[in-house]
Amino acid sequence: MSSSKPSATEKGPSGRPYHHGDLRRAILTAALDAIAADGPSGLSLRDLARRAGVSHAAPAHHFKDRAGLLTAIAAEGFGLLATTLRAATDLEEAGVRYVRFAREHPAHFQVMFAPELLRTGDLELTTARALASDALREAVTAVPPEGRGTDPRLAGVAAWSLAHGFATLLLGHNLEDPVGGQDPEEVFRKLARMLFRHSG
Amino acid sequence: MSSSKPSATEKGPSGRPYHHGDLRRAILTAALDAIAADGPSGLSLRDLARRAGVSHAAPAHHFKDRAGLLTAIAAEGFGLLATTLRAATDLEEAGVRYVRFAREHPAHFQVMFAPELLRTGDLELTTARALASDALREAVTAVPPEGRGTDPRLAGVAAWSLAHGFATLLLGHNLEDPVGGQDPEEVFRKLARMLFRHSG
DNA sequence: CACTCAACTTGACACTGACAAGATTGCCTC
DNA sequence: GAGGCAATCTTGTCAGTGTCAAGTTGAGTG
Repeated sequence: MSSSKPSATEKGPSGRPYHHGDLRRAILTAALDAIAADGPSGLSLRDLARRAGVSHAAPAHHFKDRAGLLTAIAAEGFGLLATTLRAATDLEEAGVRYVRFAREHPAHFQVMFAPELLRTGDLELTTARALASDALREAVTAVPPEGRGTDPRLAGVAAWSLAHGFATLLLGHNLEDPVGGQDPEEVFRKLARMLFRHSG
Repeated sequence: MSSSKPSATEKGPSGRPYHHGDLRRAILTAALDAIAADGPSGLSLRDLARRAGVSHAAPAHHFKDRAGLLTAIAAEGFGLLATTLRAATDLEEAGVRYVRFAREHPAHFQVMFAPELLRTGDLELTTARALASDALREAVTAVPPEGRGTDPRLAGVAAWSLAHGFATLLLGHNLEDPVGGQDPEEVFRKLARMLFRHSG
């Protein structure tokens, strides 16, 4: 496992190569695993270091802080969300993709909306968030406002609130009974159609 | 200085080094303050003890754990939410009250929906949650389904998702621009009317 | 080869949650 | 009123954590 890059990283006595090779990514994925399991609060940098097989202070070099690590995760999440949303054709599809993103990347999603854990002023984070925000706004304008004179900003807030609330409640296991055995995406589609009735 | 509140080191009869009087409530309110300021993750039992003027292990007697404290907060929150929702006349009003609750009790709200921080099997918590859930269900049935044959369970999920998402985004300061200077409750009323159009 | 610099380690400090055992006090009973 | 009991709170301690400072390694560059 550690011999994937034999020539560069192999070390003799201690068995631990000094240069991990891709420690940043290793710690990120380990963190995503841990967060998906126990939430962002239970995260331990030292535990991540142990999982990656490095010393306890190694993560600090790539992400300065605990907040730095979480900020990097949030930024990555907003980036992923932006590309996902940009591929949506209409607003309903954007909402479905929003919910799907939350289910497929629960760790990212949780961290993205936990402001007190993040370095909110971080440049990488704010730009990624702006990208996602733009993608959402674009999806809102793509919905045909035929026959319904709703303020597009209001429509955006409505769509975002519905998708965000549904996704959040889903991740928190608060929607067990009502959803039953149905596919969550299909359930959300029905909710979205309740919001934006195509004038029927 | 020791007339009404003698120093903590004082062990005179008028002081209260022991038997704080209402330590449980004091720690709860201190915790709510701290959570509203820094989120549940930054909570420190020792800091709460310091604020209450007791020793570092005092909280453990009332709430066994950190999880125990947060569970008590969540249970209290669900209780408050239940009484608030029960006073709603229709579903829109229930949603407005839901959002208002989140804004007036942000600490409660955050903790209520942070399952990984709670003792999910706790009896007090589950009963309080059931109360709130019943109140919501009742509000859903109170909406006149005239002309709209939507499944009531689906309508409940829709209303809950919209209110929960709006409240969550609001608390996370993600709705600054769109809402502008408008009253959040009024904005939500518009969203709710988008969902449950009263056929004009 | 010497230099440089990023990646990583070692060591230390203050802080935290949790547990155990002791101290104090209100209250209940006689 | 005296004695005892149980709840309440304290003190002491331990392992674990985040973060900083300083040292070590190794790979690339001139």
